[in-house]
Amino acid sequence: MDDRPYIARRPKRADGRRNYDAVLAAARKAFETSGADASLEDIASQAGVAIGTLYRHFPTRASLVEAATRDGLEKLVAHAGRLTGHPDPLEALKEWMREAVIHFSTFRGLVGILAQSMYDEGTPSHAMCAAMHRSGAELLRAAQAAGRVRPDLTPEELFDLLSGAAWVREQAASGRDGSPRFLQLVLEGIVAARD
Amino acid sequence: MDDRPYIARRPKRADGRRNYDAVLAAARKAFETSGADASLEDIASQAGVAIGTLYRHFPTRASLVEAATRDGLEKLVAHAGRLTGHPDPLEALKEWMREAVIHFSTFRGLVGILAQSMYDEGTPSHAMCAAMHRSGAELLRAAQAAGRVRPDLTPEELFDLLSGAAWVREQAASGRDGSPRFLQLVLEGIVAARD
DNA sequence: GCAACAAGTCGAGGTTGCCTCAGGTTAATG
DNA sequence: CATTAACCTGAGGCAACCTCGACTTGTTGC
Repeated sequence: MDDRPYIARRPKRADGRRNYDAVLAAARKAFETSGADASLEDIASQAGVAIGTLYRHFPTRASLVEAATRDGLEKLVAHAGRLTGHPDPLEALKEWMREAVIHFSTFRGLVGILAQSMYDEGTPSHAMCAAMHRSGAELLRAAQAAGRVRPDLTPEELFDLLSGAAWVREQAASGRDGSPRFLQLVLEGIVAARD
Repeated sequence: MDDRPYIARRPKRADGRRNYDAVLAAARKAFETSGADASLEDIASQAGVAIGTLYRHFPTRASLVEAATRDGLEKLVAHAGRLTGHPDPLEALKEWMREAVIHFSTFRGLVGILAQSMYDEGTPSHAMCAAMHRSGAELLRAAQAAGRVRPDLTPEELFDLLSGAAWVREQAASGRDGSPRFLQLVLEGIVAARD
């Protein structure tokens, strides 16, 4: 047992916390500019810390990515919470989806990791992904209950569409970002046919 | 000038051709199982060839990927040629899109490379991508001319949707493959509204 | 046949990034 | 202020990338 994924935790000791924070900040910056496969040694040295220290706090790349994206995804889940019970459930779903695409493509390579984590429990990001899944499914269900979205669309399919859009956004790094239009096309495609 | 991308060519000498073919075969197998970032040294040794020989024929990873996928994409373009003038242009477009998704996701990492090559001329795969772009655009135009596909859809957007589907298929490696349903949703989303 | 040469082959080695671990340091605690 | 668990460090083994100079061989023209 206990093959649970390692989830990074902010240390209790002052020096540990300092370094943990420094590494996390450096990692965010590096991921932003170099993608999820940024050099960990660069991150460590940017943080002014030896490589062993980075590995102490974040024993795997996945755990570092998870820690670096935790806040953003928590925000996304919270946003979904605020949107439940919205008077226009389709508009709520749309708004959340737009938000989700942005968070999923925070840096190059993230969508792939999240898509993986969605259905793989042995992954640091799995818990957060599962929470997002619940949030999204709830908003979808509401929009469907109101007859605004085709009833045969499953949450899994919704996340595939979302991931596709995020992936397109990722690729956009330099040049045209097709994701807004992608999402628009998808959204117009999944609304329930007017009777 | 002459910063044109290097395109691998089958050598004239017998020994060169033998090794070129062996490397290519090993590369196809390796990409299939390990994705586009398979180890080049493994490929070389699988092919029974020194690493330097691999680099002689394929000086960059991109050139090897291009050579390994050239046939498949040529077939795709040819298929489009056969489909032009099809009596049902929407059905033709659909069939080609299904085919395209499969070719784009021949191995993990390929879609990303192709999406990159689509608009970056300094890339070995650019020529082939441009050809595909023309093929797809032609089929799209025909379907639109027949009033079967929403007229505001551009070829670039079509390729974004296609790439998204292929990416979803790539991720499917082990487990559910959401791409057929993805494509179905997209297709139902882009057909022109019946009047 | 065979000389000459362009084309091809080889693999050691420099470089970078990953990750581990043994040994030294230090913040918290009572 | 002694104790100790938590923390820090960086050398080093490993794998993959890619280059380059020395060597070998297929091809061509005579």
